Order: sequence, then C-alpha cells, then structure tokens
Amino acid sequence: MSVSIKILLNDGLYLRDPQDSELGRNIIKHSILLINDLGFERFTFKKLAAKIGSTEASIYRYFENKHLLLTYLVSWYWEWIDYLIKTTSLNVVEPQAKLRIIIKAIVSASVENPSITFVNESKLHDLIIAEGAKVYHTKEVDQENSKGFFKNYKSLIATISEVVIEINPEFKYPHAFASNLFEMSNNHIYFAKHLPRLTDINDEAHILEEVETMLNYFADKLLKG
Amino acid sequence: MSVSIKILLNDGLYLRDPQDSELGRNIIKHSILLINDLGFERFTFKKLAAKIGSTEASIYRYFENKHLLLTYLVSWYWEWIDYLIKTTSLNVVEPQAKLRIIIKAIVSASVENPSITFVNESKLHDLIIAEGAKVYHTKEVDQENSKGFFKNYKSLIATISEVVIEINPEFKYPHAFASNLFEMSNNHIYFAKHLPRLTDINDEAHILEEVETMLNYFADKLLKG
DNA sequence: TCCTAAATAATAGTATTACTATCATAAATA
DNA sequence: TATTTATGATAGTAATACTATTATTTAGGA
Repeated sequence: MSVSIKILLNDGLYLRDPQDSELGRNIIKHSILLINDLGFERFTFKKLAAKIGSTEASIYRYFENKHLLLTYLVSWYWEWIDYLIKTTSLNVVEPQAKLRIIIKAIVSASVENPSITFVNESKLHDLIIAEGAKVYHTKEVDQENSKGFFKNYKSLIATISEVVIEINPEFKYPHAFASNLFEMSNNHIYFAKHLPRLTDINDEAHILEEVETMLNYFADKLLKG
Repeated sequence: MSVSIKILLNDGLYLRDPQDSELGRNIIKHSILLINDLGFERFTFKKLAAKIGSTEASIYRYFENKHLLLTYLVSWYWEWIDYLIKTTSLNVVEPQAKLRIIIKAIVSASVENPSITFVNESKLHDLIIAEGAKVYHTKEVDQENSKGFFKNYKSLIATISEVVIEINPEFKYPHAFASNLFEMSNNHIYFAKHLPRLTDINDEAHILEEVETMLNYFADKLLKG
C-alpha cells in the first residue's frame, strides 16, 4: 500500500485521473515544461507524446483536448495556492499579517510541495503567468463554469476576501480586491519581463520582491479604514 | 479627392493597409463581429472570407495571420481610447476630474467615432474584454515588442500615468496603476458576466456603471496623499 | 502462478487549419 | 488605351486535432 497525497480536482477536467499512473504523472510533469517552452498555441499532444515516449492516442485517454489539460494545470495551481495560504496562515491571528502571507504566496509561489515530486511548482507558476488567463477566456466559459471547472479559483478568491473583510469590514469590493491581487501579480511579473513600460518594476533581478512590495503598498492604501 | 480620417497604426502589423480599400475595411469590420461570435480560437480567415464574399488568399494579402489581425484590432482600440481621453479631457484642468474621464472612457468605450463608420467601437470593446490579453501572451512577445507592436498600449499607459502623477506626485507606481486600471476594467466586466464570484459587481443590468464606480473608489483610496 | 482485465503502444485514417502558389479577370491609374 | 495593381478562383501542402483498430504489455485477483 502506498500513501500518496493527491490534489483533488474536478473530475470533469480529465477522462482518466492522471495522478493515478506513471503515464498520467508524466503527462502533468512534461506538459508544464513543454507548454512553458513552446507556448500554449504551439504545444500539441503529439509533441508531448514524443517527449515522454508515448503516443498521441494515449494522452487523449487522459484529457479530451489540450485546453482541458491547461485548465487542469491551472486548477492545480489555484488549489495549491489556496492550500498554501491556509496552512501558512493557520497560526497567524492578525489579518494584516495574513494578507502579507497571502501576497507572498501569490507572488512567489516558491514553496515546493515535497509530497508531489512530479510537479515543479515554480515552472507551474511561470505557466500561470504566461498562459493562465486563457483558461477562462473562451467561448465555452459559461458551459465550463456550470460544470465547476473554475471552482478552485473561486475558493481561492473566497479565502482571500475573508481576510480582506477581517481587515476592513467596510471595504466594498473584497472579491474584486482578491481577484485583482492575483491577476495583478501575474500581469506585473509578466510586464516586468516583457513589457516594462506597462509597470514600474524595473529591477529585472528582483522582480518577485518588487511585485510583492508593490502589492503590499496597494493593499495598505486600499484597505486602511 | 476624399478626406478621410485614418487611425495611424504600426505598419508592421499588416501587409497592405486595410483602411485604404473596401475589402480591407470589410476585413476590419467583419473580423470584429466574427471574432466576437466565434471566439478567437474558432475564428479563421476562411470563415471571414465566406462572410464578406471574398477568399482566404485575398485576406492573407492584408494580414500575415490571424494573430496579427487581432493585434491590429487591439492596437486600434488602444489608439482610439488614447485619442478619446486626450480630446475629452482637453479643457479639464483638475487632474482628479481628468482621471474620472479616463475611467469612464476605459469602462464604457461607448463613444463611437463618427468619422469611421466601418468600426463598431462597442463591439470592439467586447472583443478587447474577451480576447485582448491574448495579443501579448505569446512566445513572440519580445520579438513583436521590438517591432513596436505594443506602442499604442504604452502610449495609453503613459497618458494615464501622467494624470496619476499630477494627482499624487508621491505615488510610487503610476504605470502599474494605469495598466491595472485598464486590465481591471476588462476583467471585471468579463467576470460580472461569466464568473461573478470573482468580483463584487452583481447588478447584471448595470455592469459598466458599477465597474466605473468601483474603479473610482479604488483610485480615490490609492491616490489620496 | 496463472488468468483476465485494463492500460498502453503502434498504426492508420479523417476533417480542418494555416498557410502558399498560380493564373485569370476586373478595376484603377497613367 | 495600355498597363499596373488588386481581387477572385482554384489547387495544393504540411500540420493540427482528433478517432478507430488491433496488438502487446502490465497489474491485480483467484
């Protein structure tokens, strides 16, 4: 009997649970790397199969198409950040301190999950920054939403907005604040690297630290009573 | 001789200037409508050609590929909003009032350009909300950036950040504030329609007004000295 | 340990997409 | 009117996004 920790994701995202087999775990592991290398548009199941020494048809037994694979990976990330926030802020009482922990988790996403070796959390973070928004910017968004494909994002936002309300119960937009925190973090890490005129982060060597400082600055200004 | 106002965009975006011919203007007009209808992934030049009674090959004489066509349309929007902001805030002295005008322009984008009849600005706004971010989330971003394809976005952000600095010269992140204003507007209009748990906008009938109110609320809190 | 079911590999095939090329014709311009 | 130039009509190709079939390997249960 093997004790393994599983990330629980909506089972509509896959045809066969990729966490349960070597091939499935290889699909997760190498799709993160390959999408980062090629970009989502150029990424194909055929190329992924070649990389892991399998076949296109085998990958199709796990995921209906590459869009659902991306949704699976992004959901994994949402779930992981939510879990990370909950465990690292467990013993923290002050909501302001909790928010700082949340911001650090969102920006850095640097903590690796030691019990899941086939996911490189840092590379997954890179993938989210570059491709994450494509998951819900499709014509199928309402249909997929009704199947619960974005539940992990909603849970994460709910977790964050509870802390926001703790800090300032008068603040009118806790959910918008929370989702903006997440989107803004991803955007400005990306802008700093590729379109620096759209941000004020200019120290290429310390992008994550600077984005973290910026988000704390925004949060402090927005949430003070 | 015909006097016509042209939107000036980077000429690397197209092979032949679509504003100069009936077919070109039809490509612009109907691509906005068709991308909105199908979503960018399902949109093809073949389908567009069928819709305007032309051929795939003819459209390829104007745009190298559909990604550059999308970039052209998004650049058009950036340029139009920048122009709109500049003209409508021309006689306004107070920077706070200017920012309100900017926020209204970004959120509503409702003003139609009377001199350009082949672009439905409101539909173009819908396209930006759903597909806009795909323009720079590609592997080619650095190469395209060096060709100046995102100059219109940068100009728009520069215009806004100047006003931000006027309001509060101490504010540390004027560019990030400006780009976030733009991205946040698009995101929350989208969230309100498709993923309401990610925002606090709940009145489906008055999304634009509520997003405008929210952005003003954020701006006031962030920029007060 | 053998048996059986399930998973995977190997291979082939299809419709669509994303183009490129060629040639005829229509329209604009000199 | 001659001649560029733009467009249309048509054909063709490599890659993508799948589906189907059969053979082989692997894993778990009796």
